[in-house]
Amino acid sequence: MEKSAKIPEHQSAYERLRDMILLGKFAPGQPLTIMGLAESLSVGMTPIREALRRLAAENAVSTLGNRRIVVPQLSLKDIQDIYYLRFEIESELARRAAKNIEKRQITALMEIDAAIDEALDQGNIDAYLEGNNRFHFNIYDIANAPILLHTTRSLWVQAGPGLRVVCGRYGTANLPDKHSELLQALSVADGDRAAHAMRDDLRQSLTLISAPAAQKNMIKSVKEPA
Amino acid sequence: MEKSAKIPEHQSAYERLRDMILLGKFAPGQPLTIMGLAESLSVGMTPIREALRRLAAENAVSTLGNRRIVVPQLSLKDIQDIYYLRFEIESELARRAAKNIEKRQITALMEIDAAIDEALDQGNIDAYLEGNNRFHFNIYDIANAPILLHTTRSLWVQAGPGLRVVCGRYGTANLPDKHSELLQALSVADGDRAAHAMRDDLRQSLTLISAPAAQKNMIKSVKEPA
DNA sequence: CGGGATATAATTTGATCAAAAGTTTGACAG
DNA sequence: CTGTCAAACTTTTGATCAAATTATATCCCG
Repeated sequence: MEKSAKIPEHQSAYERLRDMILLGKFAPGQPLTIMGLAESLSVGMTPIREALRRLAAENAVSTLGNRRIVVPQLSLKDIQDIYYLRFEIESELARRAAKNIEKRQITALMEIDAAIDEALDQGNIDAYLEGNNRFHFNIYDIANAPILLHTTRSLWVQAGPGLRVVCGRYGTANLPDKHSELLQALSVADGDRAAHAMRDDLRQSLTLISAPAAQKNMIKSVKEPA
Repeated sequence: MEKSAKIPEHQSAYERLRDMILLGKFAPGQPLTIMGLAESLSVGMTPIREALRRLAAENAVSTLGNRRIVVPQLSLKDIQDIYYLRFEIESELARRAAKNIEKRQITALMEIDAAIDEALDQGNIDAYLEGNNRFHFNIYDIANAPILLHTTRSLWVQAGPGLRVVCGRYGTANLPDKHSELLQALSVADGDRAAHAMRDDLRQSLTLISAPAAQKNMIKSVKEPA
């Protein structure tokens, strides 16, 4: 039963770095040094290198012409493009999920949604983000569309830091939960309605991120790690 | 003028492997060994590793649970999903390009298109594929949308081998050039029309790829390299 | 047919080399 | 005499390689 020994270090390094980016642990524009990361994650530099290449291929970090690697600093236009793609792809995923979903899976989603509501009440941003992530990707897994899923993952990593900044800016009070409409659509297997609800949910995020205050903040806030 | 010393080996390895995949040098399902590739490309295994991680992040190769890396073997459904995304994204890129494009760039595109026609006449598949690639990405560059461009690149690498197989199957005679309508739309800056023309061009590809004969071929043709 | 030995290949580490950023020093102009 | 700019040097960091380790798959024997 020891499958813990089976996951390669470069993969766990990838996952840890990805999560750190998603959780806004790095400031946009901040340089990431291979040796520094190797030290702070307590692994050799080879796994870090590979994790960074993978992240670079997903646009989660960008490699400057000289050999520096930084967390990208997205323009408002970039963010709008990310959300344009997310509208298209994730609504389609919701549509397909509606056709595949089973009762058991709906109750699981409702449990996740309850946890999200609790996180919102408590103002727990980490728990909210993590729950939101699980909620969405649970649905996307059900859609059973590997290509769309893969592209969506990449877009989430790119969009992640921005969402984080918004939460830090406004707190969780202004993050209305648009999931109930989505859950209802899924439970009656109404694909079009699910797709529409998904769009609404995402539009909400984009609206918050695009707000001038957030935009100003996104450029140069977020504290640096040690 | 020795800029050859400036490009890192892992990047040139990435480009070479990517091109080899795009040109169908590997059979779908064929295992790729790091040591073997290092030997055949005459570089150490570290650059190969990093190139493969990058390709894996783009779905250009897939890492099996055990530590094997293979060229993915796409199902028809996967191919349809790739083209679904390409329809959406590349038509949007064409729409945006129509708004930015300048006369000079249109004449450049016409030159590329002429080269494509010549390649078609000669039945030169390599030249056709290369010209087609240049034609499309010239347009996409003009659209000036880094996020969309990046996602599109990833989709091309995933779809590349399939297109190759089609060409081998039918030859170039049945690859009608849908580019003239697109060029006209671009030259009059008609975004909607350009988007529509782009969709038609892509639909053409999908139709050929989806044809039963091609599908049968895609699964297990293409000769193995040494 | 199943289990263990063997071989093959991936993973990881540490070392070495090269390149880029940062820093200091020196010279020249105001 | 002082301030600023530039060139050279130091330090930091990235890139590559070779060797040791570990996991996986194959093969052979019971």
